[in-house]
Amino acid sequence: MTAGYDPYAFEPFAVTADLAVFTVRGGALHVLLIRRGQEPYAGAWALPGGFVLPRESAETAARRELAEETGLPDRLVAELHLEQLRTYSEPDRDPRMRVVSVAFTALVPDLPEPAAEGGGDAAHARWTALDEVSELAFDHAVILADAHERIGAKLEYTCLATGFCPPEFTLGELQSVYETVWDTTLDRPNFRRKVLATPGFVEAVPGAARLTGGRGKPAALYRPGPATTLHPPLLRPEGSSR
Amino acid sequence: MTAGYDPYAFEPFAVTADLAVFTVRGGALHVLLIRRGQEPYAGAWALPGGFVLPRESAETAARRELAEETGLPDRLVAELHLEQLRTYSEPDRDPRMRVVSVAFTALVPDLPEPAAEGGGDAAHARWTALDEVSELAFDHAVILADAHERIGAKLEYTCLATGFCPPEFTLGELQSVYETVWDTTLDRPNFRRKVLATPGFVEAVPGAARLTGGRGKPAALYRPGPATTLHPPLLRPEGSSR
DNA sequence: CCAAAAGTGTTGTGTGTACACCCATGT
DNA sequence: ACATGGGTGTACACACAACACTTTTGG
Repeated sequence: MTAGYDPYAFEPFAVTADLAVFTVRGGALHVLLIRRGQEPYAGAWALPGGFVLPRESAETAARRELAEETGLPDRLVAELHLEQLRTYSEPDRDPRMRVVSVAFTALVPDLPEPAAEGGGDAAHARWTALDEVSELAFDHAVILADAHERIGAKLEYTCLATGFCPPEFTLGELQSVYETVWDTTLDRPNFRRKVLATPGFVEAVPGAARLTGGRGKPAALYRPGPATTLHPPLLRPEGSSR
Repeated sequence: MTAGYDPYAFEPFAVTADLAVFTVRGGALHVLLIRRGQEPYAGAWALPGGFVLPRESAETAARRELAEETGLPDRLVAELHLEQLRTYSEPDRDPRMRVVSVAFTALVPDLPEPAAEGGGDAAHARWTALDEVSELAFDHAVILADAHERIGAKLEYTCLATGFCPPEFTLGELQSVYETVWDTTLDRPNFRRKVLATPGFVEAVPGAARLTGGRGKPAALYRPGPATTLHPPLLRPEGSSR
């Protein structure tokens, strides 16, 4: 570091934490967006996020902003696995001042009450299908694209996919998570074997079963297991898009 | 973002860019460290890096600091592939003030003149074998550990390994890069086939050959190819550590 | 002639894929 | 009965690991 740097010598930097929170609803990947109330970009959609406070880490700030701006349940926000995506630091990202943004991604299950109409900013939060996202404020479209690519890659070699599922889920539900994120189809028998062959990926819930599509054989239920990485990885088919 | 935020209302944040630059020398992985001249941690070793200036992106700052603090050739620094590792934002990382650090990693070939004795800070830069690194300033030991893990993983599915090699290299040299970073041994015939079977990973230099260990058959030379990712990946052996 | 390093060939084991088939449930 | 989704079995192709073998150089 350079000698004699004076923290007040330059225009100060602000640091924000922004989040790309994904869920799977009805076979389509959705992202959580909020409608901006103030300038700049008033009325535009943006990723949830906000300024990191003086005594916070970026991750702590991300959790706080997520709870404040969206109606997500406290417990979910507290236990959520946040993955740091990358930091965006181009000088003119924000027209007001110099803002460096640390971006995070998270996966949540499809919630019965989408982004519940809580108090404050929460009313402006909404799940939006990825292909219905149009203009976003700032460089959030770039962040969102990076996040989408990252989670697609992460599904290949981590157990994150269970994060999209409710606490107990069927293998069919888990498979549809992969198919939705990757926009492809997978062979059911082979998917099943691969998942079950990976120790600690999922654990059977003894004796439990649930009907899924109304018809058909009731499916066995599974819980997320202790494993976090996938050996061997679950590779997505190469050229195939559905 | 919260309403009515005043950029000057809080103690300002500073943003730094720090680098973990690796090379392979004599069968051991080395990292570029600089000796700190000022407090805090005066006299301690640290990763090269420094403050991001008001009109710079973090990556631009990383390149500038690398050129300033080390004797690395300008051309190398300009063309170097910088990979953003992650951002470290815990409130008390730096005892002086609130500093958020964007960390980068880079791989460079073994240089004839290690960290050349240029002017200014460059004299304090040195390559250090990873297992001889003791205490580092700030949380740089954590950053270094994260960076080491990251490059190990990156070698599996990207073509970055050629970044450790001179412009023209033998397959034996490339293999020793993998063996050094992973601290393992690989089967030469199989390594060879895998590398050559991946389109665009390396290109043969027609007719060229070079002696390596003094004895033995001269090895054919290769250049880095246009590919950036490895399909299929080059997986490191599981439990094996040499 | 031997040691050392590059390069080629071969073979068995395992993994992934494709697809046929059976099971249980609602209409 | 039949459609729908869950679950099992199997055969083929291919990839990879292991290791034997040839080639070319220096001492």
